Amino acid sequence: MRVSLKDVAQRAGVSIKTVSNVVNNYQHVTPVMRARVQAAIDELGYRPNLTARNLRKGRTGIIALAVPELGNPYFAEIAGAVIDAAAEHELTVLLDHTRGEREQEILVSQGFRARVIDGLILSPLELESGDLAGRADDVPLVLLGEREYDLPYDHIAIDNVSAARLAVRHLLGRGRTRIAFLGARTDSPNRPALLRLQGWREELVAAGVGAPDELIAPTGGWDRGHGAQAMARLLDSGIRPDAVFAYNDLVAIGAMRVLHERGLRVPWDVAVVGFDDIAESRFGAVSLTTVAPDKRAIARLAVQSLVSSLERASGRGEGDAAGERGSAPADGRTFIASFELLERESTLGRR
Amino acid sequence: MRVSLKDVAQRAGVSIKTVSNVVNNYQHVTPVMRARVQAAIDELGYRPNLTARNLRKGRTGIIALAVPELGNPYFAEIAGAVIDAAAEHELTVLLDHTRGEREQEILVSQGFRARVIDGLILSPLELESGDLAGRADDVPLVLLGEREYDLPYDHIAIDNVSAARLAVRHLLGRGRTRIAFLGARTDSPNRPALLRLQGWREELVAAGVGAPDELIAPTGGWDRGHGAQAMARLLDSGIRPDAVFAYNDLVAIGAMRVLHERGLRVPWDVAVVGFDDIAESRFGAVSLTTVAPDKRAIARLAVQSLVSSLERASGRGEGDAAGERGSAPADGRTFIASFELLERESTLGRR
DNA sequence: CTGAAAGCGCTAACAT
DNA sequence: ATGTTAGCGCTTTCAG
Repeated sequence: MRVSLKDVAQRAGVSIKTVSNVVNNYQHVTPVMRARVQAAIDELGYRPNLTARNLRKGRTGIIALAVPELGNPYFAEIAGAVIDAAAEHELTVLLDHTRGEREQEILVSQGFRARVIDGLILSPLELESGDLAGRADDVPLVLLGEREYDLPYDHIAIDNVSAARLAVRHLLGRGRTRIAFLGARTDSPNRPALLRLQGWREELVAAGVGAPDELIAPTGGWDRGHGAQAMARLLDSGIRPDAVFAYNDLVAIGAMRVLHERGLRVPWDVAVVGFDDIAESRFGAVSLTTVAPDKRAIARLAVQSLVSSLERASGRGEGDAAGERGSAPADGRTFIASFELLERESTLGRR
Repeated sequence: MRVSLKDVAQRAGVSIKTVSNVVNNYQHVTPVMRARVQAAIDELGYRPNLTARNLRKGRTGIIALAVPELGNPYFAEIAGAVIDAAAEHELTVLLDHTRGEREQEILVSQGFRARVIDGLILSPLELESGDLAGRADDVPLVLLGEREYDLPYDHIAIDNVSAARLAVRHLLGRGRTRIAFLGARTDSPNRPALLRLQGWREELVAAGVGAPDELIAPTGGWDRGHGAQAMARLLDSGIRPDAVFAYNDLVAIGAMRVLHERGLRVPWDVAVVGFDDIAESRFGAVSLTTVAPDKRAIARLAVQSLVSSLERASGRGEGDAAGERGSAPADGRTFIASFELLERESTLGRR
């Protein structure tokens, strides 16, 4: 924060511009000049002040990612992937978490937490459609998860219904017919929960085995504890499923723990399928079959969406000066990432 | 990025300074004036440009945290705690990960990845003492983990030797005598690995049961896979421990998986203790006894250390202007966070 | 209590 | 190919 361009210029006996040229690797600088300036830079230990550069360029090179909870491995893994994807565009990532609280999500979406950013990736859990309408912030926003907001924001999603149907079909194929769904939450605007439940229902109905409400176990959240609780409640009420499809891996893991405690063997007595493919799922006493969304693709798409919004913004700027550009695509695009079913021990055939 | 102080000032028919005063909640502003300015702010949807403010103040309100890998729940949990601790000081956190690669760690420590930051918290894995010596960056740096660098940087640690001894003592107390150590890595400068091994050895020797080298299982890393591999190798070579103390929970979990595969029952045949207390450890088929470092304290101490460095820096600045301040404490302090042993199923007494 | 003006460090026209 | 100059939007003396 001490030595500036001016100091270097003075030291090297050249103008500020020349130093700037060297720093920015401009083409037209005499090798001699470059060497002289470089020497001054090294001697003085000059480091460009990024804040000043940002102010001038109107860009910071920082994007923010807000997830519900970093303690949730799925989001931690997504965060890691976003950091990598951002690095490829020379962007760094400011991380925030919302605890899945709607108020925090609104705050973040309005930019109250981090305001020095070029763009924002938000993974909402409780955010309602209206919450984004009043958004006054002009930084590009990308939503992670199902499109639920009829607003001009890009969002990255997977086809939750199909994914859930695939999971259930897999269980049906293993001869299971009483397949419980763990992790329903009707009181929440969380779309994935609704869609996975819908997929579960559709597939069961299509197979003609019926989807009784008693097999739907609501949870107060989607952590291991919630899964355990829901599984226990289900069993306590006398329901005896021969398979469980859980909202996510954490819920599935909690459920497996309870099944184990109750002496029900996975997969023999009860088969289990999760969702997310977190690393943890591969290493339990019984490895977990799961629907694996392509997390790296999700991250890549999210960052790319932001980058393209940024380019469009500056493109528009230039366009204004240089004549109509015209065809900048409107926001509100949907990108769908792929998924696959990873079959593991928790759904092996019966002995 | 559009409407600025000037616009608001113009709109409200006041000077720029007055608007600034309102924005910054200055004391001496007439309520009438304040209301008028506030109205203009609202109408225009003014939002202060943080970059400009930062340039002026020489602070960005951003600190960076670099951990080896967010996919590792320990670091993900630490990251979450750091974000919370930082928020209490109105700081946001830029996150980076190094993959535990020394080169990346050096890069980060030099500020090559994120340069718009007020401070940096680095959790090094492979960094060597010398790597920090050439650090030209002037942003405050705090190291997470054992002090291994005789350099003027604060660092936050726990007493790894004592913690390891506590774990081993617990196993000895459960009547175990052939206690393997999983996760030794002599080729790495990673201090915790060395210190935990040392603690293991000290406690065993003190108890008079001996610490034969054959019970020390090196690993190529500290993930679940490494733990599984090491456990398998140990068993394959005919060693039959009655307990395992693992470098961390992930290694322990990998080991438990292999024990399970081999038909060895935890804790009956082999007791297991991990380190870190990641959430995952509580929900396996067999919950894991573990040494739990106070992660929130670690995060809090790290952020506080940074904050105090920042205050000292600006204090010095003021001191220069207002006369000698003198007694700013030197850097290079050590903060020790506490830990506790959480006894769970993996070390229950034998039947 | 409010206004005017300087300048944080840098980049981008525009000149030369 | 290099130098000059004008701000980016804000805070901060210093006057009034």
